[in-house]
Amino acid sequence: MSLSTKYNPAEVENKWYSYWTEKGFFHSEPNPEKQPFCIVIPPPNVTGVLHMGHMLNNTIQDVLVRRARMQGKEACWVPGTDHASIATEAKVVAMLRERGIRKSDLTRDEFLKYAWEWKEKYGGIILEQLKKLGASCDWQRTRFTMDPDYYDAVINVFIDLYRKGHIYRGLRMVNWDPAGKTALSDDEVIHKEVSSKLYYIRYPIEGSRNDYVTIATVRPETIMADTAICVNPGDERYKHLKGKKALIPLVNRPVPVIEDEYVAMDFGTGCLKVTPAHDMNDYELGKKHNLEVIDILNEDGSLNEKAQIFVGEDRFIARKKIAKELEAKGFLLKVEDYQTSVGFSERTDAVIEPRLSRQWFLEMKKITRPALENVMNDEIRLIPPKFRNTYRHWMENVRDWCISRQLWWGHRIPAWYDEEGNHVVAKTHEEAMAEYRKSYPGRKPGSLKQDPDVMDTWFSSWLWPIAVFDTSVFADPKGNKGNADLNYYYPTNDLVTAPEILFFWVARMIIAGYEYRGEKPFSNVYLTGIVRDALGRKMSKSLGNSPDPLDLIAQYGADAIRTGMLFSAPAGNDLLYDEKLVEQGRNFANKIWNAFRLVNGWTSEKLPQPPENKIATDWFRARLNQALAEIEDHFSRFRISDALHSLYKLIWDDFCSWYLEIVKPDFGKPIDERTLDETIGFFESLLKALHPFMPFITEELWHELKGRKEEDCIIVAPYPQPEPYDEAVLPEALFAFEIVKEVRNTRNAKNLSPKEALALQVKKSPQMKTIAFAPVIEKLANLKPIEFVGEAPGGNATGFLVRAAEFFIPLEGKVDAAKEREAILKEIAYQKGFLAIVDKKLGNEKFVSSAPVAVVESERKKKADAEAKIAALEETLGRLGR
RNA sequence: GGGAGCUUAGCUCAGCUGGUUCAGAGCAUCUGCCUUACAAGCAGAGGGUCGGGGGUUCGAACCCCUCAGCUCCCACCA
Repeated sequence: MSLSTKYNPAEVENKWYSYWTEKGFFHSEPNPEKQPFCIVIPPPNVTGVLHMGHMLNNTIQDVLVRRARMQGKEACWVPGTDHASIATEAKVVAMLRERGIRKSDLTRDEFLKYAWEWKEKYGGIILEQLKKLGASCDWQRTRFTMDPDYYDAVINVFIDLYRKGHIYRGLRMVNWDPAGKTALSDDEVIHKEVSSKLYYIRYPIEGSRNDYVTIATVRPETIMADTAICVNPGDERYKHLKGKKALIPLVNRPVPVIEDEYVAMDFGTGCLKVTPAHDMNDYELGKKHNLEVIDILNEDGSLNEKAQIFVGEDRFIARKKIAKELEAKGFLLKVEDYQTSVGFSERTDAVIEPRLSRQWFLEMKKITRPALENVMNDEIRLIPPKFRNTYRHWMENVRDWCISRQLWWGHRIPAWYDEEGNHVVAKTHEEAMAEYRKSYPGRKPGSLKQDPDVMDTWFSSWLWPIAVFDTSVFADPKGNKGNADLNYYYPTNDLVTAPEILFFWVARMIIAGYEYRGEKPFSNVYLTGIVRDALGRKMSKSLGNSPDPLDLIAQYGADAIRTGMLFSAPAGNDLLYDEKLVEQGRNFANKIWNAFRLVNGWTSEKLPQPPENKIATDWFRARLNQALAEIEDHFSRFRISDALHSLYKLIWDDFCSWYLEIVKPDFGKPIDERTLDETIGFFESLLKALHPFMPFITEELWHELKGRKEEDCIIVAPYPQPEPYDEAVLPEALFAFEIVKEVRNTRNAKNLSPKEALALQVKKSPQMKTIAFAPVIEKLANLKPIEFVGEAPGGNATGFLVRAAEFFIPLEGKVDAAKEREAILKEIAYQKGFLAIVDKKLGNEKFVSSAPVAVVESERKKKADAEAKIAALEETLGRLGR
């Protein structure tokens, strides 16, 4: 059978993926005989589709899981999806709008029915896509954060934390998203620098004819909500205003002039309008000075009747109109361009409105301590460690977490209200009634109504590493010891995710882990970078710079994408994606494929093993083990990209370019049995080491190479362990390869045919009496047997130096003596310069006395070598000469 | 405003405790090859005063100071 010169991934990939699934290789059950290795997937949004970031992230997870599986661990990669409340709800709302249905026309139940329909239809597409990538997830364990038992777990956690006194309901300034019409947590607000205007507005002083104060604001539309003017108590300019009142322009309402250190005298006019309802700081200031709170905005960001003017107008339109009117009436002194930071909703991109509202909060400070300590003491490792500082900073300054969202899609808050707004927290209406009677004895509950809001998405996903195994533990956190799965797999091993959600998710999982298990949820957190395009721009739909991963897989093969992404993806560093990387991955697969074709074509006979093959096998065995140890080391430090590089070079350079070229028999000739066996053994070790990175081609070749039975799969073959090896052979090989390169170089330079066998002479010396790799060198460089000579030949030879050894290639009639002289003179000059530097070092008393002996020794050796080289070169020059 | 990090070959990046892994890798470039595994390839080559300046040291890409540029995170200055 003649095999194509190109590897064709498409059929191979589908074949093996279904086979692996059928055979249940991905499925894991607790096995006390084996060490568990577990990764929980960062659950993608249930409505999501695979993008390049997922590709990177999941490739890394798969590499770790496959490697652990081969190492004989009970490897379990738990997949699943997140209900992603606001993101999914937004999509459902948009879908309904397209069908001409408004959310506001639906009841909660009707809406949720649509939402579930949508979820069933589109949810989990992303998981199917992951299969194309080769992800070896335990699909039987697929979870969803709104699975019924998971849903209950979230509710139970809310109730538990409430009972512990960590959750409270409060009237607070929250980040209000006027587009989503919901509160957001601080973390969901993205601050961006925007250019805006600073308006200088005059407020007349009550009871005076011409006196006024000027304030500077970026939000003139909120002046109707002002309840004070504030100046710094130390500000001489405004001393005379003490105790007076200022009149708000347009509405003419008097507000007091107050004093507070908070006001910076050097900013703007040193005079601040205080708007407690629409500014976080002003709210605090208002509380301190007992100011009235006037909220002039509706939940959608339009002005309400308390504004008195421009009622019903959107806040930004109102801003323009008010500015115009202020100007028309002479209140607007000037307008300046101004750079300021404005908060935007992470999900809807609307400008956040600080808004006073009643929300549920989790008091973070009470439960974060173990989460901080155990990252700082490396019980949980962050990789790369630079994120520890960021993490600490966040933890130390953590603020209460607003966990309620004014949405329908999600876990509904288990709080119940009577008609006066008194609340109890309980799972069901019945329990709520009982609770109510206890909490409010003697009161009639009337009909208790459940809070319409749901919880923040992260309030469910922070339970992920526990809840994917056992959701019952939250119902009874103290008494429930957890099921067998949880006890076996938890704490999980590695978590692979993006730094963007370090606080959203990772930190909170750690908090929940300690709160509910008294133990970390995972030991290592590997933080990937962001996938950017070749120009360094973030990949985004709007830029259209993100390739479709599935197209790429179809075009290049999953193995190619996986390696392509990992070639340039050190932990924590952004990955500049370039299709060239994927091409490189594809070429690598092709290279391996062709190496297989070569070896596959050999026929073996019981022949004596030629010396070069003996040398080659001994060398490659050592080299392989050296590389395996190196790879082991890379993995232990999560240097996955480096591990791949090591393998890439081992396979391409050492195995293909050197080893196979040495043992390759002449065309049509058989190879000795022993060498072939060893070669296949090496090939298999390489395939196994490579399998975590390139699962498909390795599985295919694993079967082809020895005609293995289908069920004998590489996916569960033992991962190759580095063994002790003969270190001495490695420098020998490098020495030999250098000689080969020099000869090839000479051929290139002198235009000599590779087919013509050349003679090579070595100058004999006490250090240079034999060359162990001689048969190898002769074969690779196409040489006649290497000769040892007493002295350099005359002018009809060209030469080169490798380390301190001198080599000559006699070339009757093909040597330009003048050019040779020139080259040698150049080399002598270089060596002399080098010698001078070494001499200077060695002549330095302080160096000799304070540097370690080994370093001084090595300098002495350099000196001796250089001197020997110079002597040899000068001798050659002499012979070449006149 | 606070914090973290980065600057090494044309590009993307390694370079651990200061000293033979010390100036590296991959890609790109150049030269020669359709050599019967592979042109998605083979063989070779060129390319960097390690951002600038100063210091510590016998010795600095690595430690310290300083300047310049870039990136990210956090933060309520109107």
